[in-house]
Amino acid sequence: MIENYEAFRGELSMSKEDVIRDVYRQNKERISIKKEATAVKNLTRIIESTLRLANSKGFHAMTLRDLCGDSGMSMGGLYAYIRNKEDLIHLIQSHGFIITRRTLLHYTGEVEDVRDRLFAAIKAHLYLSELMRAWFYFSYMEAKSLPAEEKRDAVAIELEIEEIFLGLIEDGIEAGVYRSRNARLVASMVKALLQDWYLKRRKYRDQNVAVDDYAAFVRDVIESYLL
Amino acid sequence: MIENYEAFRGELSMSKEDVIRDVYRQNKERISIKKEATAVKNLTRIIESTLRLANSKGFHAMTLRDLCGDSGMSMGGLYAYIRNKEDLIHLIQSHGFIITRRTLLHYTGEVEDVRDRLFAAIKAHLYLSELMRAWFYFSYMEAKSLPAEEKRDAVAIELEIEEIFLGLIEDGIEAGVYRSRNARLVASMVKALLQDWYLKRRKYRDQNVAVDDYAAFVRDVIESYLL
DNA sequence: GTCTATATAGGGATAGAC
DNA sequence: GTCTATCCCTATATAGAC
Repeated sequence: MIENYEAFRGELSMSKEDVIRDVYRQNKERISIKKEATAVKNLTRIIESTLRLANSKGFHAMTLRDLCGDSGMSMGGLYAYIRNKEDLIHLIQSHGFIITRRTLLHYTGEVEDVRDRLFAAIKAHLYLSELMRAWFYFSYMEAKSLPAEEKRDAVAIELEIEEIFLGLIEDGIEAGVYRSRNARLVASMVKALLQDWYLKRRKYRDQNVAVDDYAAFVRDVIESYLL
Repeated sequence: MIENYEAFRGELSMSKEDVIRDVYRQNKERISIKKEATAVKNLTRIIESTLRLANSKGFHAMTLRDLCGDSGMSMGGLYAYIRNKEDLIHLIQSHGFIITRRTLLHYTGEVEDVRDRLFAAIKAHLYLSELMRAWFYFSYMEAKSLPAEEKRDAVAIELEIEEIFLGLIEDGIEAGVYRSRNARLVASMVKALLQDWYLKRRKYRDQNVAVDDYAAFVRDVIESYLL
């Protein structure tokens, strides 16, 4: 169960380095660097810079020279970690997938009450996208230009998330807690609202809306429709 | 007042050629073709192909050779209409702005009842994005890579739309029809839901959700929260 | 393991024929 | 008004020094 955003944040940032280590191990055959410590250090810089630049001007518009400038690496150095530009996408995506899967599995399904369970899922998603905003934004915006394999995964995880919410809503309807409504549409709505949070992050910041405010708002909207 | 989607569709498609003519006239100094009829014909092809290709692989990833292949024009022919690749963006954007402004002005503000007025605005936006889906999608997805001037306009029109909804919701609250709620958040939500319609068009099509179904759904969700 | 220098291709842009 | 052929730069990718 999720206590609050701060606790969530603490747990996750502790595990961030582990995730990069996983990324390194999963991609070992493409990476010519053998020392794990340096590899993890550089992969971190590469992933962070790629996300920053791709999110500000688009992945395709970002040149590898931009990336080297931003990350402080040289072209040769960079190419020790990738075979070509597309491999960058693979690094980014596997990085996000690992965290997302881990976290959503960890934070859902242990709650008894139907309504609380839905709320927990909403919070888990919001908290996660808050901490991993750059990755969520990248995945959404670059989805159409992802290479085949990554595209399949991206579509799959999107669907998976929507199915989670669909299931929770259907549970509520079957239990008689919620009114009978078009559950698919409601699940779509939940996802659209959760996506808006990371796609329009600046807008909400300007309006001084905190994550927990937004979570409560989403719950209230859904419940006034479903109760 | 909007009757229904079919009527709306009829009126708008009749005026589509007029819009391209406007685009031509507004960009006459950049376009070296003097015969209006041929210019309009080719501009139509250029705009359609650009939207199709940019929406499937991204504007930056689309090469001008791709564009020539798809539109059936030659490189030389294309360059009679633009000075450089960026000008394509300008053509696309001015095309969309002209239609959007015209339409939203035409279809809002004449309704008496507060609740109906909000519903009319929702329908107007959904209908418009339905007919101009490619343009809305392009504007949203390429927003970050638009040239300065177009970016300003895009941000402005987004804000304008959100302010329209904000105004309508505040009207309802002041009139005592709606409960007192955070109107800004509700307006954000409305916009997020309207955007989801054109961003995830395929999903809704697969689920057999028609525009009017979705409009009714959005209204119901909002009203259960506001009433 | 990291850097600089360089090869190569792909794509934006243009000249000039028709 | 439209096309083909070509220019030239930029960005990816690699070779090889340190």
